[in-house]
Amino acid sequence: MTAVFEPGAKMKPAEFQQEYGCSANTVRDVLLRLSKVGLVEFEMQRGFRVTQTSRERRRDVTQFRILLEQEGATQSMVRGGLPWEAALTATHHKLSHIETKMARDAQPKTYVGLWSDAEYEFHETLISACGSPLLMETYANIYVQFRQQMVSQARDFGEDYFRAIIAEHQAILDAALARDAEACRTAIYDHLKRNLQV
Amino acid sequence: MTAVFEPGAKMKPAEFQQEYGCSANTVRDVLLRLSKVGLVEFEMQRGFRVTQTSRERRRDVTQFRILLEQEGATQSMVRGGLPWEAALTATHHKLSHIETKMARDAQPKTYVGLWSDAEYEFHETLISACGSPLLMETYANIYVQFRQQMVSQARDFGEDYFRAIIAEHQAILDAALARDAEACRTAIYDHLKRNLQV
DNA sequence: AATAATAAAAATTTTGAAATTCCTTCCCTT
DNA sequence: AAGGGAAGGAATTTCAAAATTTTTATTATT
Repeated sequence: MTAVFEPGAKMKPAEFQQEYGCSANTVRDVLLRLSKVGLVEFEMQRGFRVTQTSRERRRDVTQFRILLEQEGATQSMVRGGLPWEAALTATHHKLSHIETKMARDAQPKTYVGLWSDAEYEFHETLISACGSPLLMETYANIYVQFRQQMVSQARDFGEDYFRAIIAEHQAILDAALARDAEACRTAIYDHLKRNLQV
Repeated sequence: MTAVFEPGAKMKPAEFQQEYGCSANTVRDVLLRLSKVGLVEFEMQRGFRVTQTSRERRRDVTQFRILLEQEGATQSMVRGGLPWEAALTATHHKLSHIETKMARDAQPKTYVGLWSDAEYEFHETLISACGSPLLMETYANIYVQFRQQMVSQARDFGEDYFRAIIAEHQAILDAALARDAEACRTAIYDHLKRNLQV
């Protein structure tokens, strides 16, 4: 997710045992678990590889994330009560605070880990009342893959970028609290569409 | 998927090494890979368990399968060409042949493995032109989980059941070939809705 | 020169046992 | 009797090495 390993890079357990201070078998164990999330791909008798990045895959991950988030948000708007609203406004507040800081700060890269966590928390909360553990688990995996695909994309994290992002998150929040399903679907799409052609 | 292990049952690698003629560690390796598909659940330091079945989970799996299949079919109708149509009619023909046989046969349980494969092939082909490897991979996992949830549900596999199933598959095929997205979504929903309340 | 076959090297998988962690039972204290 | 804590047993995880398979390099054949 933080691009310390190159997309497509071979992951040989034996090469990591010194770095991580454990046996090759333990590394293998961990890689099998990472392959569940989709950050790593496993092929029988051929070992592990960091999942490739490509235009097509970025598009696919984005499209799929839109599908899951739209569905999850729509269901949450139907089923979510006051606790959901409270959690959503809370996570949004936290997120927008960080984003505002980052828009003003000249060196926003320091906060990128913090921002990423807060961004996930907001989107996760948005779908948290959908009533489908399966959708939420899948969304969690896709979100991670989304970050993996996008982290290498050198984007201009300038003031304009964050201004846009802030407005988009606000639009999602407003639509969700207003229980306006169509507006929320549109807001989610508008938030992610920039990643469809990159 | 064939209910040889009870839902929720503890899977202790050491207990399988004799039965399968391999070491406990190899069993662990396999269980980790099964957990990716969702047939088995893994918890750190607590080992493996066959995924539980429940009313809620059956509903969740069904709902999620409907979402994926509707989306996949809709996209396939847009993008799929003659090869897709050909594959779809072929897999449907194969499936309906088996189902007709099973409707007439007094002992349909013998063919259940064959039928299950053909059923998957048909549904997989339906979404095969959607252009999203991610959706198709997720669908494959969900389909397996769906079967796992439903196999224990003693259903009346009588003539009426297969007559209904045959008509439902036909309806999906017709709508797909006619590129009628709304009709196809409805047909998919109608095909699976019986599993929403079971 | 291209293809196929062979041999060596490297990587993956499996093994059996040691180390660690978790769970149950029993005993003690309150 | 209830709760807490130690001891023992069972299960999980880790390890280092052996066995297997794949990949690469070399040689032979067409």
